[in-house]
Amino acid sequence: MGIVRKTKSLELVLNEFRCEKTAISAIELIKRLYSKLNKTTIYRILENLEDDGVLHSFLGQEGVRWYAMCHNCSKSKHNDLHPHFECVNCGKIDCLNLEVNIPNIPNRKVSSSQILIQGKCEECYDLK
Amino acid sequence: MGIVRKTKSLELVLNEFRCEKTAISAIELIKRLYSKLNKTTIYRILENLEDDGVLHSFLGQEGVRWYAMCHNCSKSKHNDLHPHFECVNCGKIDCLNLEVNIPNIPNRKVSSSQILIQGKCEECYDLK
DNA sequence: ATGTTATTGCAACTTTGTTGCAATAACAAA
DNA sequence: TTTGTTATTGCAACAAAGTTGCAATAACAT
Ligand SMILES: [Zn+2]
Ligand SMILES: [Zn+2]
Ligand SMILES: [Zn+2]
Ligand SMILES: [Zn+2]
Repeated sequence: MGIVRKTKSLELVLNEFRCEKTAISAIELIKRLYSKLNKTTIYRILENLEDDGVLHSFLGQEGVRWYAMCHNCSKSKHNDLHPHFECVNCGKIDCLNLEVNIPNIPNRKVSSSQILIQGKCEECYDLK
Repeated sequence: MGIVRKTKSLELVLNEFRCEKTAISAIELIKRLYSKLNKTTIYRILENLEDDGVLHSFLGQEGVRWYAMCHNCSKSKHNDLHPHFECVNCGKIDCLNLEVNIPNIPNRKVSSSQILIQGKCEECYDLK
């Protein structure tokens, strides 16, 4: 349905994304805002922000949903076809600004794709 | 832990995969074998078969786990790094025998990746 | 200041999957 | 074939992530 009113709850959720360059899982948001917001509210705000093209979401390795800021998206079109990178060391997930080429497949019509890459992130790469 | 004993339950689960070229979700298996096997048993057999390199698993779009037969895997090494294709029309998922090149990413070490492609499958491609 | 309705919190529920434990079934050895 | 060991199973209860219905509250247009 999208966001209609500017509420305190909305600001609290948006603030978490403003302070953060990486993606945030719904679960993590619920933990962080535990004392201030009900989890139902959080799920609903996330859904609305995604509808509006402010956030995009995807599944991490464990099957829980993560959210990250969109860059060139709007209510009508989402352009978030980039891959995501999950660090096996620290658990952070971030958006990768790169194109992965999906080859044509005979007799099939590809409409979208999700790519989740695992490995060590920039911060964890150097450590030991 | 892997499979140790050849049981009736094991045969029932394996049979589902023998009759099927595509992947099967755990949920679908539980429905199909409802009258014969407890869901706990099914989850445990799937886990053992995956340990043994007989099946491999991955998450579908909705976040539920799917299983498919392995081809060149064993207890010690899994080679199932191929992408999976989920039909937006009929819901089937199958393994794609093709390589998708993940480019190198500066300052990160890539260890694995999951690719889920959506579109219309071979059967649904022709229909209207 | 008031009225409309979007938003919120709460409790209850759903779905997918896991755990502990006692009963049962495989199967190796006698 | 019988017996003993232990892997496997079913059941019930639990757990985590997310959803739904509904009444109370808060935004905000007038
Ligand atoms: Zn890291
Ligand atoms: Zn992203
Ligand atoms: Zn199809
Ligand atoms: Zn596969």
